[in-house]
Amino acid sequence: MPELPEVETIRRRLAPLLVGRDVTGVTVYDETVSDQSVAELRRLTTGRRVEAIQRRGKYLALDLGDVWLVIHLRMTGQLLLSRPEGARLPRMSLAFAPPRDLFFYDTRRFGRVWAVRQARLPEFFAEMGVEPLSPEFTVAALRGLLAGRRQPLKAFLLDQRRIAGVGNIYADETLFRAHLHPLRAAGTVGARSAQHLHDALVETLTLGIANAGTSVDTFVDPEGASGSFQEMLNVYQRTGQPCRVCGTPIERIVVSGRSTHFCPRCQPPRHVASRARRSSRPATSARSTVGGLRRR
DNA sequence: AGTGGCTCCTGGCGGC
DNA sequence: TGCCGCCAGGAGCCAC
Repeated sequence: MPELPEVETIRRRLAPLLVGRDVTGVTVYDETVSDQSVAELRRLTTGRRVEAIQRRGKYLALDLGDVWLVIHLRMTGQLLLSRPEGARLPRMSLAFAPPRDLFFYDTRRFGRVWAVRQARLPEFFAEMGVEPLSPEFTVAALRGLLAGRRQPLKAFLLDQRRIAGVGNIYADETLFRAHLHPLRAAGTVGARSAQHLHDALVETLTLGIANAGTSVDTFVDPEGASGSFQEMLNVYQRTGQPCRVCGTPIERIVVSGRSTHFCPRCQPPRHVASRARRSSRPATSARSTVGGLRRR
């Protein structure tokens, strides 16, 4: 699932190829890709030049000056520069001049597209939290966000209204690196642990970008290339496998409805209410561990 | 404030 | 081998 590092990888790959080209066509094969009509998408985008490719959290945007064409890939969205052999129709495609095409593929069809006038961008992104790789994301800022919150750290990290761009993979990997239990209440994190959490998040996302993303599911860059961060995962989808640091089997629980992976020894349940520990659902049955074959 | 449940959607899996 | 049913998961929504 494309999270901040995957979207940033796409942004960096697309920018040199699309900036400076004009949008000449929009073809929609699946009208559920946008709440806006095809006519409106066309009217707002065609004839405009790509000034830049932007990213906000997990959103990617073609900056067309007066209008941004904003794309969220959600679970399985892919932006590809060519149509893979034997692939079925994309949900949408864009044509540019000088000639170039961009195809939006999306098996599970959760992804969405919006053409947003520049004046409305602040409103469009109003609910988005801080960019974790921006100068605004300081330890002090993080402490302010954590203060008073009772929700588990895992749920806190996934909340796009606090910090933008973190999804299930990078949340689990960040908490492992910070030696913090996913069920720990956000508000109980002190200065020292907040520093660790901050540094772990920045480090994990930066490493993700440096490795061109995590191709554990369907993620590929616009040229179809996989990332390599999946080779560096410490906990995500490693249920039952030995912790790379201490050898303890990685555990899976469900936190706020999300599968959550952690090392029970490297991430001890300090400041985790025993009630919370009990109510977190353990990994469901055989599916997760049968012969160690399944990774969920 | 926080959570659980539901929705969207489909491929891939377990179970039989 | 084949079919059924479950399930993940980002985000928005509603109920509690």
